[in-house]
This record gives sequence, structure tokens and C-alpha cells, in this order.
Amino acid sequence: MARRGAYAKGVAKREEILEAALGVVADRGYGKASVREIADAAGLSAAGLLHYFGSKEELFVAILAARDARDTREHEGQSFTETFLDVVRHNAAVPGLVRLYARLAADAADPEHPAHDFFLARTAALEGPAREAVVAAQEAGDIRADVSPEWVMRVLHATADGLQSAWMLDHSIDMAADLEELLRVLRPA
Amino acid sequence: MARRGAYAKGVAKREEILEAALGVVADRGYGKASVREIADAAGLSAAGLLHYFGSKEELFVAILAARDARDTREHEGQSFTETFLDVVRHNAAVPGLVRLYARLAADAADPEHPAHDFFLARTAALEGPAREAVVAAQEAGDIRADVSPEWVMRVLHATADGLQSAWMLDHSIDMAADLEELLRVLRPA
DNA sequence: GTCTATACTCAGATAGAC
DNA sequence: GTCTATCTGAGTATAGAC
Repeated sequence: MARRGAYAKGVAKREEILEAALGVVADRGYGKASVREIADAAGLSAAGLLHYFGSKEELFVAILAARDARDTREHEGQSFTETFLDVVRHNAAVPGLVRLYARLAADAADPEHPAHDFFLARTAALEGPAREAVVAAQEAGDIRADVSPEWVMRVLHATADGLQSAWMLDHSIDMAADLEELLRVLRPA
Repeated sequence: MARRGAYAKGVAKREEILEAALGVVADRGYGKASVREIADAAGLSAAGLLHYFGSKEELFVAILAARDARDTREHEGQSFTETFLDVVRHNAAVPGLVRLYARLAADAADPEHPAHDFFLARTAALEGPAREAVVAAQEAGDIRADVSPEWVMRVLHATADGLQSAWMLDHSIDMAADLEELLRVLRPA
């Protein structure tokens, strides 16, 4: 049917726009990456782009959502620790994405911001599996038992985020190595 | 002399502008805080404001620099750990400042950004005293000796930053308590 | 040295034609 | 589904008043 074709084209165009947007952001930074420039790179007008994504901010949220979806898909079945460190290692290869994440997370503090709910949902979605993994690690003797699983989750998440902030300014920081050392320190005495 | 009077007035106006700017940012967020609106709140025109601060970004860097200067002044003579936790506790009372910091830190990843050098210098300035304090804490038996002082500094800084990110989205997080727990975990077995 | 008025450029977003 | 045209508001450079 005709609708099928149009639909498939829309999906393909969406992905093309996401690719182009990430490229422009990586090259020029969030602030200087205008909707017009991204539209040019994707081969359509600014208004055409906003037909797919309602606003610049929604477009950028979609990039982060696509990244999360890919990370989840690619690490299916892997252990929590390995997934965690793998994602951090991979992030060191995509500075544009890391900067986009930091920028959007800062803006999303405003409850009215389009990314606010995305970040809340993201943290909530990570919470379940991460908690299970931490409890299992404590039972297996890989993480000391005298700390709460919630605290471990918060601190691992926070430290990874904070190391990314520092790494953005100074790429000589080895985020994964610092986190591995933290996991070592968290082991029982 | 006449110069003295004019100079003193300029300094007072600068501080008035910084106060007004922080207020507007806290109320409306970085993005919606326009130079015109801040200028209105400070009682002068946008161009008048830019006479004191060359650009919106430089104005915001000045706010963070003033905060750092105050924090340093107020905690002179206090121990590293108490200063660290005090600053974190105080930050929970000034969400506008925390958001401004996060936003500027994200933008500052671009080496061309006016805040880039500020953040590099800030980290470097913290490094000396913090390293000394960590080494002393290790010698005193408050921090385990099998980790490098540099790693401890990076991780404490990163965790505090990351917890701030999480706290911006969800104010129920107790940043200071989580950091105290981290300091406890870092103690020798 | 302090500050205003004006104006320029560019941004994101919308309306409506095709 | 995509465009052109246009709106509104941003940052800021300039010229010059006081």
C-alpha cells in the first residue's frame, strides 16, 4: 500500500536527520549547530526538519534516546559491570554525543524543558536492572555488603557523569580506568 | 581623587549586575535569561551592561568566579573535608547557581568558549591544596593508602559534580550524605 | 568612565502554499 | 511531506551623550 511506502520513507528520513544533526553538533557544538545548518546537512529546509521533530530540543532528545536504544540493544545479555564500562569506553569515542548529553542534562533541570521527562524516565529505567545487578554483586562478594544498593547506583551513575564532565575539558582523563578503580575500592575488605 | 570615586561606583555596579543576573537565571533559567532582562533588573540598558561584561557568557563566568572567591574566603583555615562538604551543602540552597555551573561547564567543552580557560584554571587551582589534603588524610589513616591521591581528587570532584546533575532533576537526593558515605568507604579497612 | 539609542544579524518557530 | 515567507526575539557592535 501507498501508506507503507510513505511511512518507511519518513522513518528513513528521520534517521538521516538524526545522523546529520549529531554530525553537525559534534563539529560545531550545540550552540552553533543551528536548525538551518542541520537541515542543510540532511538535505531539506529548516521547516521541513521541524515537520519531523517539533523543535530543536526535541530533535536533540531524539538523538540521546536513539543512543540509549542502541546501547541497550548491543549489550543485551552482558553483565551489568561490563555493560557499564563498555558504554563509558565507547563514549570516549563520541565527544559530540557526550557534550550533547551534558548540555541537555543541564537544560533539563527546568521542569518545563522538553528533555526533563526524558531524563527522569531514563534514570528510572536504569534503576531496576541496576539495583538487581548491585544486589547480585553484593551476594557474590564483588561489592561490600555494608552499603545500600541505591547508594551504589547513585554514586556509580554520578561518578560516571562527573568524569565525563572533566573529560570534556581534558581528554587525557581515562574515565573507564577511574571507574574500574572505584569498583575495586567498593569490593569487600 | 576623582578616579577613586568613579572606580568604586563601577565596582559596586558590577556587583549589583552579578546579583541581578543570578536572580534572573535562578528564576527563569539560563536560556530564557536574556541580557535585556538582566539589564532591566539591574537598572540599566543592555548595552550598559555589556560595558562592564563583554558578553552574556563572560557575565556568567564572572558569577561563578565570584562564587568560588566567596567559598574560598569563607572556608579559610577549615579542613579540606569540611570545606568540601560545606560547599556541597550550601549548593543545595542555590539551585540557580548549580544549574548555571552545569550549563556553563557543558558549553565550556568547546576550547573557543569564554568559560573554557576558566574551568581549566579552576580545576588546576583546586588541585594543589586538594592533593596535599588527600596525602595528609592518607597519612592520618582517614583515607586508604592503596589509591593514588590524584584518583581520589578526580573521583571526589566527579562524584560531587555528578550528584549535582542528578540533584538538579530530583531535589530529594542528599548530595552531602552520599559524599560522606563515599568518604567512609574510602577509609582503610 | 558610564551609559543610552539604534540597528544589524541570526536564531527558532509558524502559516500557509504547493 | 516539503517548501517559501515571515514573525519574534535573541546577542551585540557602533556612535555618541553625559
